[in-house]
Amino acid sequence: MRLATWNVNSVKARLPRLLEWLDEAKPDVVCLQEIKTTTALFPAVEVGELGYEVAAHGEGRWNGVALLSSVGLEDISRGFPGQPSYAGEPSDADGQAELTLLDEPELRTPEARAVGATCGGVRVWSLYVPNGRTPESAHYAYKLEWFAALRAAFAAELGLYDQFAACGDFNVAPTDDDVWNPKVFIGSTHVTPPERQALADLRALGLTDVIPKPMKGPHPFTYWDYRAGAFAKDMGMRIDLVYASPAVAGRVAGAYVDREARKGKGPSDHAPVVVDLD
DNA sequence: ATGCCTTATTTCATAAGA
Repeated sequence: MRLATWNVNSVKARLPRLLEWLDEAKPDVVCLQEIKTTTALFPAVEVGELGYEVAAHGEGRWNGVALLSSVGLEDISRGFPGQPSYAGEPSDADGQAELTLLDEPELRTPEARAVGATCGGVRVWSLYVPNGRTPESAHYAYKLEWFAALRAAFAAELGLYDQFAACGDFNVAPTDDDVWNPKVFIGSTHVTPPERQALADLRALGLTDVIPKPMKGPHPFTYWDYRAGAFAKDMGMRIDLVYASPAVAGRVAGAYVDREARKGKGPSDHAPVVVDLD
């Protein structure tokens, strides 16, 4: 079984490249992030013509995740129990849009950042972890809260499923080796100890970080900024991860970052991570 | 060995990404 995860940065803008990539890489299960469209407007017909069933979970302009599977798609979960949500406040006089966590969870607006399903005997999740923006912002606190709730939800899931894989854009680089220059990221999100601890807390559930092989260079980066020729200079980060249960980790026959998908005209800023399971 | 930001929407400006 070939399992893949890819932050496509708009499934509409990326559709030609997505279809081309599916046809070429032939994954059985695909986790997509940042589909940036609604559940109803996901291009299920086009993807379906390639043999995939679709579980989309979208909200519109931002976020949105999806699962594609050619090996079955059952028991779909949109979001997870205890998932924190956000409610926005209007922009202030400086034009700074400021969002605050509301005390009353029922008043918060949910975000489409997680979809799970059972595909070919494996419980698979496509995740888009909040960015956090800056360590001082409410978005960062939200990110950590989101991770904590995810951990609790996964603890419950792991009691039900031996074959389990959580894949997606985790928006955290697990180690300094996972960013092109650690000095540049001092004081930034994605590398802070609490964020890395949140990943460690997930691994403490028994999950293994399936580290892919880079197709080129020493680092299996999965994201390169669009600006300043970052991809050409390999100024990247490894933030798209596959966290596998022992039963799935034991089946890993290979894993790689498909950096070819980051080249050429109109790419996403992320590359797919592909994992082959025996 | 690759191309110097991109996306969707509140569209000719803004918010967000990481």
